[in-house]
Formats: sequence, structure tokens, C-alpha cells
Amino acid sequence: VLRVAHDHHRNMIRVGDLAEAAGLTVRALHHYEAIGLLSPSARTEAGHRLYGPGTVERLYRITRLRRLGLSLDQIGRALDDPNWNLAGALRHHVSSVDTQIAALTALRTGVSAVLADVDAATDPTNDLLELITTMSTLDNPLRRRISILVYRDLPAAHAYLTDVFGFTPGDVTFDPDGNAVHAELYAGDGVIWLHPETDAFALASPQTLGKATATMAVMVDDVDEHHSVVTAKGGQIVYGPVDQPYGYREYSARDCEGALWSFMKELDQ
Amino acid sequence: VLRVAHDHHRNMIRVGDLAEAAGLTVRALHHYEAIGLLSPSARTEAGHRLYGPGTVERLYRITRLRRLGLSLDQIGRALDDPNWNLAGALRHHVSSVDTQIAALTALRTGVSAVLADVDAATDPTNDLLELITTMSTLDNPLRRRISILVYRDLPAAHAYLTDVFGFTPGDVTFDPDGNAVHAELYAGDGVIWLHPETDAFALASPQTLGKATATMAVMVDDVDEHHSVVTAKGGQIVYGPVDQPYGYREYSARDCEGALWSFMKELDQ
DNA sequence: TTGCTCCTCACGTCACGTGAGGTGGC
DNA sequence: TTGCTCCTCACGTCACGTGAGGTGGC
Repeated sequence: VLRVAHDHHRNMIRVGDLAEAAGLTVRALHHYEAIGLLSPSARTEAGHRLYGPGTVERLYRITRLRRLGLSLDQIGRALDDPNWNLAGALRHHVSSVDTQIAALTALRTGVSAVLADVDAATDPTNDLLELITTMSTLDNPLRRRISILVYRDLPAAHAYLTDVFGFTPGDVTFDPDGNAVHAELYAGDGVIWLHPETDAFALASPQTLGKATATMAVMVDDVDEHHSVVTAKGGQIVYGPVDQPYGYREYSARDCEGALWSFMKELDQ
Repeated sequence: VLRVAHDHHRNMIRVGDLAEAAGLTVRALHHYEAIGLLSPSARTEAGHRLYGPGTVERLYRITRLRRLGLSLDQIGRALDDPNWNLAGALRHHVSSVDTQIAALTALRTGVSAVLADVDAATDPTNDLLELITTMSTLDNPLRRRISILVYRDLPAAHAYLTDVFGFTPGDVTFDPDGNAVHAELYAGDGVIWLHPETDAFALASPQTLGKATATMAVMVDDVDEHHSVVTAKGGQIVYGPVDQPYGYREYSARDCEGALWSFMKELDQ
């Protein structure tokens, strides 16, 4: 292990500072060293860990891959073994995440149904345990919701929702004649599909009808910040951020074809 | 510990049989005994575990609570401490499950966005690690989507969507005049809100407009089974289950006010 | 001199999985 | 006699958290 005198520490960082910068604990960095994932670039004469720029960069990649849900073992292989198939591992990982999400969401609806039954019970001595033991709603078969919004110009709407509202763009699909037939956007908890107008199923854009049969609410971490970004991008604000009596701070905006969006966050309490 | 001769085992069950019946392993039952959660009713003279009817019933409750995501420690308290607040623990648990779901779904969309970029990359030597390191979409601030569907008669729509399509009912909120102003339904991965018609925001029911500006897709485990249940309940089918070229098996139905719903499942491959 | 950060063990977590080595009933 | 199930230790898992006891730099 390289030992350096303290006048050579210039571009090195100590373990506590690195941990804070990376949002980890010192103990986690000790652990990464113990399993051979991330070793300090050097040590001081007193044995204190020192991390150089290359090592810091490596830790940045580690934390990124960690957020994707890979194990430390997998991350080590991804970083050190050029023959290891990272894309394959991620693809496999996505399907296991899907399974976990399905199980948790089934659980979530099941538990809230049980609790709703408890609240509604006229007999308060009614045993919750009995309810749970006999409930069948723990097996609701409805899995994921996907909202499908109708637009005249899919590529334009796709670009607008990405640029102005900040959705992550997914694919835009075209038919052989070059008409856009499908487009996807990613929000935090799933996907939104965009659909062209069609007489066959009586679907039309709010721009065509002058009214809408649905709107979208999207939860954000900071309503005011999102509002100021959208305003700066030229978004068409319907009303600015306001605390609503039903427990949300929210503002509302219309997109390029007049569809209504509310961006909101639950108020404390 | 009660020891019984083998001619007194009549209504007792052995550990291997109990494990199989409960979908657990023998080791798990050993563990439950070690932590004091479930002890056998008796032992044979040779020391083999024997479980009576009361103990089997207790294990059934344990597995049920386990499916709700409670820890073995919490389950023990729920079963043995009459003063312990099971409903409170479940309520707390629901919000932690929500957080987990949000994190996993954010992860899921992030990873699939990364993989989509990899697939679209014209340069196959483009480094996936580079992509992940530089991707900003992993920090998308948009959290949860909530679809808001417009209906003339909220209580009727709430009842229809629950009874016919199988959504789990949430609350219906009324104003002081007795008008329904808000209603909620639970699907597998979140909530759907129902909203009354309002001129102020140009929102109207498909029944009023004759057209719709949005539709909903809902993923189910078994499209044909859901279709047959909805048909039996008198649902208005638009087209029956069919494999679509874009990779889903789906069918479509209209609800009590003409809103279009697709129930679908991804095809293999 | 006083704080603060740093160091190295080393046990604990959660719900079992997985042998190791051996015994009693059908 | 041969399988099968059963028994009791006891270590391993995964990514650290949480002290215990102590040292070096500002």
C-alpha cells in the first residue's frame, strides 16, 4: 500500500469527506475496501485512507449502478470484467423488479382494502385478524394502470411534454406511411402512452373537442420549483401554486393541445 | 414438552406434512419454533414434532400476515399481545410499501430508459457504463401519475368500476349539499380519481361529448379470465381478447358512461 | 489541551438455506 | 435391509450499523 507524506495529499480526499460527498457512510467505504470493490489510492503515514480523482470517479460509477439495484458483486464485475454482460444483467434485473413491483402493489391494494373494511366495520369489536384470515381481496388481479392520452400531433406532444414538463422520453412509433401511431413517456412510477385521434374508437384531442374527458395529476417533490421551470419554458399556466383544502399544494397547466395537467404534492399533516 | 406415544397421534400432523401444506420448508418451521412464534403441540417419544389443529390454525394466520409483509416479530405481537395495534402497524406499513413501490418503479423506468438508449445507439461500441454515468433521467422529479377521469354520476361510476371491472373501491367524497365531488379507486399500482363535470376547466364526460380525449389501459394477469368475468357481469365489450401485433393480448370495454378501457397482458417474447 | 476525524476488530441484523453427522419409524 | 423422514448443531447470506477501545492531525 502506497504511503504518502501529508505534503503530497494535494488532490486527495479523506474518507469522511468522500463519504459525505457520495451520500454514504465511512463504514460503507470500509466495507467496499474489504470486499475489494474500492480501495483508497494511498494511505497517510498514520494509515488514514486517501482517495484520488480516479478512485472518486470509480465510486461515482459504483453509486450509480447501486441505484439501479445491482449487487456489489455485480457492480464489481461490471467495472472490472470487460467480458461481463452488463446490459444482459440489467435486462434480467428489470424483470425481477417487475415481479417485486407486482407483489408489492398487490399487497398495497390488499392492505388498504383490509383497512377500509376495518374503518367501515359497524362492529368495532370485529376482529381484524378474523378479517385478514378470511379476506379474498388480497388477490386483486388488476396490476398496472397506463393512461393513454389523445393528441393530433404525437411527435409535437411528445417533444412538448418532454421539454416543458420534464417527462423522460420513450419511443415514438411510426407506420410505413410515416404517421406516428404510438408514443411513450416515462414518469416516476410508470409509463404514459400517447395515441392519435381516431373515429373508430371516438377518440379526439382536447384541441379538437374544446373539452376534455380526463386530466392527469403528477406528484412532484417541489411544486414551486416545477412551476418556475415550466413557466420559464413558456408553459401555459392555468393557476399558480396554491394549498388546496383537500390536502395538496398544486398548480395547473395546459399542454400544447390543451390537455390539463396538475402538478402536486401532499401537504404535511 | 409433552411427549406422546404414537397411538395418540390421531389428529396430529408431522412437520414435513405441515410444511408442504403451508408452502414453507421444514427449516422455516424449525426457525419459527426457535424464535418462539410457533411451537409444536407435542413431540413423539423419539422427539419428532407433532402439530395439532390449534397450532395449524395459528400457522395459517402467520402465513396470511406474512403475505401482508409484516415481520415475524410483528406477527408474534399481533397474535399474542391483545393490546398491540395491528391496524396501526398495517397503516404504517402501507406508507412504507408506497415508498418502496415508488422507488422500484422509478428504478424500473430508469433502467428501461437506459436500455432503450443502448438499443438505439448507432455506435455499438458505445459504452453502457458511460451512458449510465451520464444519464440524468435517473433523477426525474416526476413521481406518481394519477389519472383523473370525468363522470356525470360519480357514485354510479364508482360502483360500476368496482363491481364490473374489479377495482378496489376507495372513498367517495361529498360536498355539504350532498353532491359527489371526488371518488377514488385502487388498481394494482396506484390510484385512479373520478372527477365531476365542470365548465370552469372544460371537463366533461364521454357520455356528454360523444368522444373521449383519453382512455385507460390496465395490465391483468389473465386477459381471457378478466374478459369472461366482465362479460358475465354485463360489461359492454368493444372487442374480445386478441393478440395484437405490438406485443399484447388485450380486449376492450366501455364503462357506464362510455369511457374506453383496455385490459391487456404482454405477450411472451 | 480539547474536539474532531480517523483506525481496527468484531458482533448483530433478518429469515431462513444449506450442509454435516447421526438416529428412529414404516 | 432399504429408503424416507426426522433430529440437532452451526455456519453462511447481504450490505453494511453499531459500538468497543484506541491513535494521530489541526
